[in-house]
Amino acid sequence: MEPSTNVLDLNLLRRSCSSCALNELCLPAGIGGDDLTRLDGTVKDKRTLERGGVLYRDGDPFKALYVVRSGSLKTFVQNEAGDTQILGFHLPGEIIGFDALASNRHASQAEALERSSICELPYAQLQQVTSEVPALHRQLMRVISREVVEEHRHLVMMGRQQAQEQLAIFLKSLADRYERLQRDGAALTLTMSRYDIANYLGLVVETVSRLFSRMEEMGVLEVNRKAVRILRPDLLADLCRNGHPTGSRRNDAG
Amino acid sequence: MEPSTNVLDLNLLRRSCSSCALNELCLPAGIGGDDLTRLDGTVKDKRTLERGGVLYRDGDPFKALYVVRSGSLKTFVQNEAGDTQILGFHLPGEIIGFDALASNRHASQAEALERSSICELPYAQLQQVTSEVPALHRQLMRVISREVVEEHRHLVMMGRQQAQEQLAIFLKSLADRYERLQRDGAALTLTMSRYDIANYLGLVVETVSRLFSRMEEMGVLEVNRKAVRILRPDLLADLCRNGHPTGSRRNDAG
DNA sequence: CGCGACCTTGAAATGAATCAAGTCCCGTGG
DNA sequence: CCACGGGACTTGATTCATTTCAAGGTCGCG
Repeated sequence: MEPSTNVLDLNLLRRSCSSCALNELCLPAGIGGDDLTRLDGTVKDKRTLERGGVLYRDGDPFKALYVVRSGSLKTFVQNEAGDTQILGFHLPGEIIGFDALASNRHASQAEALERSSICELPYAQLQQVTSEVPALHRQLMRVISREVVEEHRHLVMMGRQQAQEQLAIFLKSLADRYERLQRDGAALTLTMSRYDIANYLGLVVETVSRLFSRMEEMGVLEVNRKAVRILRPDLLADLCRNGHPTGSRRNDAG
Repeated sequence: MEPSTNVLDLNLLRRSCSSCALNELCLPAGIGGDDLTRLDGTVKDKRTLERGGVLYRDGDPFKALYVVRSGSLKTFVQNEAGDTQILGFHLPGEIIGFDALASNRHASQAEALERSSICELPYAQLQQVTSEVPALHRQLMRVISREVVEEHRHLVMMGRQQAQEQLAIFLKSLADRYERLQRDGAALTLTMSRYDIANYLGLVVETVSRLFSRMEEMGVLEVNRKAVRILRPDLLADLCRNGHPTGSRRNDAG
């Protein structure tokens, strides 16, 4: 995140949905001006979280859906024993909190990875508006569906046998998301820790660390702590398919 | 699946949503009699698929959501190279096809694991009804949300370091789902192949096969081809937490 | 009755986890 | 402003679970 972004945020915070830079990515996509104004009225408040700040916890009553406006968050579940599984990393324009719709309680925790600002969409009001604006209803469904598709990508990534493939796919998909945000997809800022990345992929830290080193040696990346530059997108794309050049056995379900 | 079930299916097929044995699990849960009749009118047809039959393919235009009425299906994605990742196995009462809402095209393939019957909910009509019946709208959202939560379970399972833990969790969750269907949760019928299970968990067949053998040796299971009996649910629950008795290092994200 | 898909089992190879140091960086407090 | 401390990260050596390779067995079906 460039320092300039933080400065701009102050202005962004004062804007409404209709003028939000994210409105193509966020809920309102494809909704007309009049309806947009009504949606804007339901956005309760636009709060900020510091790094490590918790947006909601597992078990919290469901009050709202949340749109990441700037910064980034992680969502994760934890079992009784404290074992954690990270479910996702969330960039601006992404909506989180859907898991609470099922039971009216959140089934995961959301935590800021850096100073982030969030739009809160109180569900009661959202429901009111969606019932009045059918287009918004359809749009909301579409957004949840996107969430489902996104999780499929996570599953595909985790299903890979080679750790290097997994990390390559992770970086590639992060780059893709950057570009959708009009950011430079080659210059990634990994706001999450190496532990987070490892957990997200089902690996241990040491493996992730070694893979970054290896990919740097191969000339694919330039790694500088949290700053990762993709030097050879073509090679990275290759790694997404093959852990190493030689064709490898796949586990194609019968 | 006991043979008796197949006989009963013929009767089930003639029934409507309001009298369906699954209506507690399926979409209509919590909807009143009058509204139920209207929903029933939108169920276009109740088709059957043979083993291996395809309900929808990746890229197919989105026409409907589908409720599994009897039997079982798998959903999966395939990349250009033919690598497969199984996303889920679906039992009666479960609704599939949500991934198509985002782009109006299916983003996965659904295939029957045995002779199965399916309720088709054409989306155009469903939209009509949900706009008239707010309760159904809320219910539909709740069902999609359940799908999201379900996928989180899949991710948690895949994130485990020990293959034995993964398989144990898989069997445990299958047993739980059986019980929700009023079936004997100790007597599982694995309609999917060992290849499918392996792929679902991100393992290779041989590993899964060995794990079944090992769990049988341990006295946890009785394995007889597709029929698996859980002899010691307590031990199975232990295995869900620990690959082996000794406490093991976890990867708890920082 | 034999073929083929599915499954199991064994032996060997290997990639990731584990164990163990050591370094770097950043925030804190002197 | 610098020293200190602790968490995050990296790297090396070793262990070990799972994959890979190979072969044989079983079952259902033509």
